[in-house]
This record gives sequence, structure tokens and C-alpha cells, in this order.
Amino acid sequence: MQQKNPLLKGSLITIILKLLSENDKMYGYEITRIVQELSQGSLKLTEGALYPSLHKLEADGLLEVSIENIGNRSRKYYSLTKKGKKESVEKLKELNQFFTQMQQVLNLKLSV
Amino acid sequence: MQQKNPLLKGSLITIILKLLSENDKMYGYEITRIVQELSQGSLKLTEGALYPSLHKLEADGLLEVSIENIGNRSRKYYSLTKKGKKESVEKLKELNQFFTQMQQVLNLKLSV
DNA sequence: CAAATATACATAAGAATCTTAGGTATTGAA
DNA sequence: TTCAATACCTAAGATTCTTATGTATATTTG
Repeated sequence: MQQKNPLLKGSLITIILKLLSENDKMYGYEITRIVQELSQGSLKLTEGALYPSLHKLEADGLLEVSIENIGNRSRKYYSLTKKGKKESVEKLKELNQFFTQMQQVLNLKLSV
Repeated sequence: MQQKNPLLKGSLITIILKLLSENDKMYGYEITRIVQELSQGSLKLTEGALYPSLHKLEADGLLEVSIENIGNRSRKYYSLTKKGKKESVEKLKELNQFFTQMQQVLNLKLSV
């Protein structure tokens, strides 16, 4: 079955960590907006994917939460812990390597 | 739980189609070898992932099979159907777009 | 002002894709 | 003759995502 929206292909965690390494704190809804904006609408980060991932990263000690109230509405701001900063660098390195490897596999003409 | 081996991240189908678009016919075991070789051993295409994917592509009419016997051992050679050739181009385009989008999201410095 | 859209969080079912762990059998090398 | 390589295969379970909900507040628009 074909998927209609482009996949994140296992890169969601890396995206979150990277964005948070460039911004002191961000909240979930904000992250979905920024990803859509930066990809000109082609990457749809669904909330059903994002929120569970944020909770997992928090449970793993990579993110910490602070709640802010805007009027009657509340935001959960996430920021990187020390461990999260380390992991952010690690994950970005891995993803870069993956892209490099994929390009090697996909671009090279094979002689039969 | 961390994964030890790099993921294929949903790109396996694309890899198969691309390799077959450059080689008239290939068999499963051969594909696992070539992917390892081209990625200098960093991408491990497990057989548990590959064979079911080949069967799916065949069932979807993108690949066709011809069996060759080498002594007492038999190989199942796969090659692209017409539909498979079309899809191969399509999938490669998609993956390239994905890489481009990811780079936009991951490289850009955000101003807060 | 009412209705629709945007903001902001969340979960749960199911699909898709992969790893891990087996299994069978032949061939070649040590 | 035993081990590694070749060559196929499947099944259980994990992970990651989509799709579909649900709740509630705030803002825009007709």
C-alpha cells in the first residue's frame, strides 16, 4: 500500500533533537509548524507521531519539560538535557552517515 | 532501545528497484552482497528484510522471476517489469526529495 | 454573534518495515 | 570433516509511523 505523505523514515527523533539544539526550548505544536515551514509543506509531522516521541525522549532523560500558561491555555516547553545534547550530536552524525551511504548505494553505476 | 545496525529507514524498496534498473537481473543473495560492498559494510541488508520485500514487489507486478540452476543449487533471478521500471524512477525521485527536505530541516539555523 | 479555523495537548488501533532468530540445503575451503 | 560461504525461506516481535479520535481554548470570518 502506497503512503500518501512522505515518511520521516525513522528520522523524527533526530529532527526533534536537532531543532532543540538550535532553540533553547520549543513546544510540540511549534515543532510541527516549523518542520512544515522548513520543508515548504512537504514534510507533515503528525501529532500522533510527535507527542509519543517527545514523551519517550523525556522518559529517556534526553528532554526536560517546563509548563507555561498563556492565558487559559498551557504549553509544554521541551529543552535538551546534558544527555540530550550529547545524543543530538550523535544522532546527527548517524543520519549524515546514513545519507552518505545511501548515496553511495544509489548513485553508483554498476558494471555487470 | 537503540538499534545496533544502521536502519534502511524505509528505503529498501527503492534500493532494490534502483539496483535492478542498472542490472538486467539479480538474485537475492547477490543484492545483499552488493549493498554491503557499495556501503563499505555499513549497510547490512538482512535476508529477513530482503526476501519478503522481493516477494511483495513480485506480487505487485514490479518484478518478474526466472529461476536458474547452478549445479544442484538454484537462483531466483529478479528483473524489472515495465511497471517496475516506471516505479523505479518514481521511487528514486521521492527519495531524493526526502533527502533534500531533510537537509533543509536539519541544516538551517533558526533565528529565535 | 455563530461557526469555522487555529492553537495545544493527548491516546489508541492498526499498518508498515525492520531485526532477530530460526530453518533447509548445497558447495568449497581448511 | 567440519566450518564458512552460498542460496533460499519464514515467523515472532519491536519500532515507527498513519489515521482517527478526543478535549479544550482562542481567534478569525461570514
